[in-house]
This record gives sequence, C-alpha cells and structure tokens, in this order.
Amino acid sequence: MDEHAGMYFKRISEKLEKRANCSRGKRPFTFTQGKVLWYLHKHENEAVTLRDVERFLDCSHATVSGLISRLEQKGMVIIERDKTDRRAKNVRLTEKELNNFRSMKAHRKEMEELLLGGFSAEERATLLSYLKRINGNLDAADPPTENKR
Amino acid sequence: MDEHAGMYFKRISEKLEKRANCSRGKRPFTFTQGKVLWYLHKHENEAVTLRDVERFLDCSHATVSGLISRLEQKGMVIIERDKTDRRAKNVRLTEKELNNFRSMKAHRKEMEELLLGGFSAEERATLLSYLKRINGNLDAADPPTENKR
DNA sequence: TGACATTATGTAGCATACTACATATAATAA
DNA sequence: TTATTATATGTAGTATGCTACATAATGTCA
Repeated sequence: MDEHAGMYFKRISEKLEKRANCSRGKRPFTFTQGKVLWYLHKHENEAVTLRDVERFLDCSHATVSGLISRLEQKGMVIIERDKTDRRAKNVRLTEKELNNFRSMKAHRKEMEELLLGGFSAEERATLLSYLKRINGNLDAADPPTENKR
Repeated sequence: MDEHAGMYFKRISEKLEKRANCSRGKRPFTFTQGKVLWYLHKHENEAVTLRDVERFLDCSHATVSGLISRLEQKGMVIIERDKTDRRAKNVRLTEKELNNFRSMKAHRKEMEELLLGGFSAEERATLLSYLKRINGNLDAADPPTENKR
C-alpha cells in the first residue's frame, strides 16, 4: 500500500501546503492565496481576469471565485469589471500588497530547498522530468469531467 | 514558476484525486473514503479505532471524524465504543461493504498504471525512492504544528 | 491515592476543492 | 439580423483538510 506512488503524491502535497499555510503565524495568507498573489505580481501591468487565474491555478472557476473574494475581503486585491468585455472581471493588487513580493520569493525558495534537501542537481533534473511526465499522463487519456473549455 | 517541484506535487495530487472521485459516476465513494475502506478491509479482523485511521491517513483527528461519520451515514461502516478503552471508538465495515474489495483493487492498479505510464521498472524505482526522500524531508526539520502526538 | 499528563474523541469555524446548476455577454453561423 | 454556441462569472451544496478549543478516560509519578 505504502509503495504506491499515488499515496506519496497526496501526502507530499498536503504536507507542503500545511507548511506554507499562514497558521504558522508569520504569513497573513495561505499557500493558494500566495500563488495568486505571486501571479498578480508577475502580471502587475496587465489586465488579469478571474479566468486567467483559473487557468493559472488549473482549477475550477468556482474555486477562484471564493479565493479571490477572500483576498478582496482582506484588502489585498481589487476587483473591477473589464471595460471592453463586460463578462469579465479584472483583479489587481492593492498598494498594500505591492510590497510582499520579496519576502514571498525568499519563502518559496526556502520551501523548495526543504523539499529537495539532499538531492543533487542531476537528481533534481530527473525528478522534475518525471513530474512533468506524470502530470502529462494525467492530462491525457480519458480525463474526468475536465476544466478545459 | 512552473519549474518548481512543489507546484507539480499539488497539481498531480489534485488530478489524481479528481480522477478517483465518485463524481465520475461509477463509484459511490471518494478517493479518501476509498483509502479508509481499503484500510478497513486490510484489518478486517482487528479492532480499528478512529485514531488508527488518523495515523494511517496521516491527517488530523478532526478530518477523520467527519470522514467516518459520512461513511456511517452511507451505511458503509459501523461505529462502536471500544469495550476495554472507553475513550476509543472502533470502526468496521458493514456486510454491504465487504464485497467491493476486488473492484477497488483493480481500480487502484489502473490508476497507478495511468500515473506511471511510459515509465520503465528502473524509473519507477527511482521515482519511488525520490518520493520517499521528499516525504522524509517534509517530516523532519522544523515541522509545522504536527499531528504527531 | 491524588495531581498531572497523555490520549481519544467532539465541535466550531474556516480555506480549498469540486459538480451542477444559473445568468449575462460575446462571437459565430445561418 | 437572428439563432446558436461559447465564454466569464455567480451560487448552492458537498467533501476534505486544517487549527483551536472542549471533554472524558487512561496512565504515571510522587
């Protein structure tokens, strides 16, 4: 049972998330919220819609909806209707949030180091190629309901 | 960003879970519920407490509490107070559930095959050893709050 | 024994996911 | 243009996870 790769993926992912989450005290946002903020920083000067975030996170629009509204409540992002496409909503960081980038970057690096501690450069490359192949395996071949529209 | 191993772990784990979940139609239980049922099958003739399930799933007791009560509602398990330790509760499969084992086993194998399609035996071994090391990395070194009591 | 710690579980409140429905707008085809 | 389809988002209901509190029972040590 414990030899199944699938088990490990879930376990590792959950531990990662738990480590990253704000309950540790220091950070005022969760793992997933951090990913969104990261993305918004990277696209600071572009119009980013909820749909863009959805594609980036690779999750359903319902998930994004809740996520973004919590970020809005915390005053980290601002939501506005897109002027050219009235279906869409744009999200952008508030002034307040434009500072945390550096600390997020450091934290992310720290996590990656913890994860891959003891791995040589070669092993890291091998692992990464495996992960990509597995991720690809799961995208191909009779997928479930699919978020891909 | 996409080159970070951490991202892949979350993505792969979520896709796995989505694939396994009952919403696909066929199966009347989810990925996590399936894991519990599997464990209960494996320990059919022993007294299994909620705490045992918690240890097996490597999650919090609160999670197990909700999980098991949902399985009870579906009539898949029966909960009883342990006679020798009145703090504990034992869980066991109902008659109804004692049949699904074979189908679960086949399904699990199918998933593993999908996951690791195109991997040689050697690559599988390498991957598994990596996963164990990473899982170990996350257990050691200044863990978060820890479920380990 | 009696005080204290540990263990097993319960519950509240929250975050992150999903599916399955809905609407409104935009794009395309007839 | 009109009908159809596709796209972007909203909402309800549910499952899985967490922390932080709680109680009750057991174990331990002075």
